[in-house]
Order: sequence, then C-alpha cells, then structure tokens
Amino acid sequence: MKKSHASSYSADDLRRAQTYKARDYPQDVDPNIEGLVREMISSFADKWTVVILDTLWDEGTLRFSEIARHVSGISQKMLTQTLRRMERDGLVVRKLYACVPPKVEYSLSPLGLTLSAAFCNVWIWAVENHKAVDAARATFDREA
Amino acid sequence: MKKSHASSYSADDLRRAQTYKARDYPQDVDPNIEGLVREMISSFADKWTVVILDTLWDEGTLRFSEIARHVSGISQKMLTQTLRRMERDGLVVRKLYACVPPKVEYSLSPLGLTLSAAFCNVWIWAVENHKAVDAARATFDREA
DNA sequence: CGGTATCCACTTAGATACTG
DNA sequence: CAGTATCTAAGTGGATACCG
Repeated sequence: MKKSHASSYSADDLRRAQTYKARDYPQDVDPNIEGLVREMISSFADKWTVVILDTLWDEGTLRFSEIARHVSGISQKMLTQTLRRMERDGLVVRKLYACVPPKVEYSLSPLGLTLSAAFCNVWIWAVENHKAVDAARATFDREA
Repeated sequence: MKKSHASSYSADDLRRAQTYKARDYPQDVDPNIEGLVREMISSFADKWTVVILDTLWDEGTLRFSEIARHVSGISQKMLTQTLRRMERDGLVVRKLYACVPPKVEYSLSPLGLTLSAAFCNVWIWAVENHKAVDAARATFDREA
C-alpha cells in the first residue's frame, strides 16, 4: 500500500482510476501493519460476506430469513456461519427478541457501516465494468 | 445497491461513512444487473486476488517469482491459478519474453488499475479500523 | 524460470434431520 | 423462526516431480 504506484499508464487510465478513489493514502504503511491488514482483508474477502454487507447496507435491518431471501443461493448453514463471524468482527449487530417463535434482527454496526461505504466504489466499478470483464473472458476463451 | 440505506445511525456515524465514499451511486441498480454484479464480485472476493491486486498496484510490474515473494504464504499453484483467472478477467496483463530461462512479467491492465483504485478505500478502512476489529473479536470471545 | 501434472490431506459447503 | 448437529460430496490447496 504505497502512496503511489509505478506509472506506465496513460494519463487517461490514471484519471479514470482516480474517479474510484475517495482519498489518497495517508502515508506509506508500516510493513507490520501491512501483514495484519492483508490477513484481515483476506478474512472479509469471501463470497458471502461482501454480499451480506451490501444487503444490510441497502435494507438497514433484516431478520434472519429476510437476509436469506435477499441473498439468493446461500444455505442456512453458511448464512448462520457468516453472520456469526461478522458479529464477532464487530461488523453486524444481532438483536434477539425473547419471544416465541424467536425473532432475530441483524443490522450493520457503525464499523460495518463504514466498511460498506468503503466497498461502494467496488460496487460502482462492478456495475460500470462487468461488460468489460465479460468481453475479456470471451476473448481469452476464444484464443485458448 | 440502493442510493440510500435505512438511517438508524447517528449523524456522526454517517459522516464517518461518507469519508470512505468517493461517489454516490448513479441510481438504483437494475435487479438483473445486481445479480450479475454480485456474481462477479463473488468471483473477485477471494483471499489471494485482492492481495495480488494490491501488490501489482504498489509495485507496477513484477515477475512471477517476485509476486510470490511479495505475497507471503501463497503456493506456486494458487499463484498460477489466480494470475490466470485475473488475466482471463482482463485485470492483469501477462507478458512472455521468449528467452531461456523464461521470463514472464505481470502488470495491471487499465481495467485492473481502476479496480485497484476502487479497493483503495477498503485498504484505508482496514488500516484505520483493524484495531477496532481486534477489539470486537476479543470482546466477543470473552463473552462466549 | 515459470510453469504443468499428479496425488493426497484437509477443508468446505450443501442436504437433511432435529430443537428451543 | 432461527438456529444446531451430523453426514457426505465436492472443492481447495500443499507437496512433489517433471518439462520447455
């Protein structure tokens, strides 16, 4: 995570890259921190976490079964597991109502809210560039 | 990916979240696109891709073995596999020099460059909040 | 050097059944 | 409703050996 990267790119590429950035890096990052941070990013960077983060960002507060409906394809097991990890990491708040049948509500914590915000640009990138990725894949597969 | 989320947060939380955002969403996103995008994000959201993206963003152009050195813990197999996928997705450019011994250089494509830029805020978030995550984990584990 | 191929241990995730 | 428990199939990733 250096402040600047090697610049063998066109001015236009770099300008376009800038539109995805909110802030410059504060400074070069301590290599020790770098390791910790990579480890942490790796733990968040899984299939479901990002999608759940996005869902709660959009919808605010949801019950267990509502999240399941929004995140198509997830199994109950993975949903439980992922939510539990996110709660442990302080990203999600779990509110249990003592009633029968049980009712549990999930929402983003302030920490989860800021992480979601940080992911915004990635989502925007995906919306704007998914066709380019598809095209690249098609080209690659044709040549192979 | 709606433009706004449910707001049961303090003004301060929301202000803090804003600092991680570069741009507002262009509009509510077509649900069909939403699915495609989630699928794509899921495919990028793995342990190694993000770290390699960051490494190439920092260093510019690297040889295979140099990336291996920068990304500690990765096996040769996973590095090959991940780089191949990233090349297929159009994020990375692979340049092969016809010489003995072989020399291969990897760098970000313009598409990869913009994605890296979009990830900047996530890295910044991680640098600024990894202690909060550690604290949350400690609290959670103590209570359990 | 930068891979590919094969084998194998381990992990992961889905399906199913059951519970407070 | 919101889980937990168990079993099993599939996938992942490391180690090793070999190749252009």
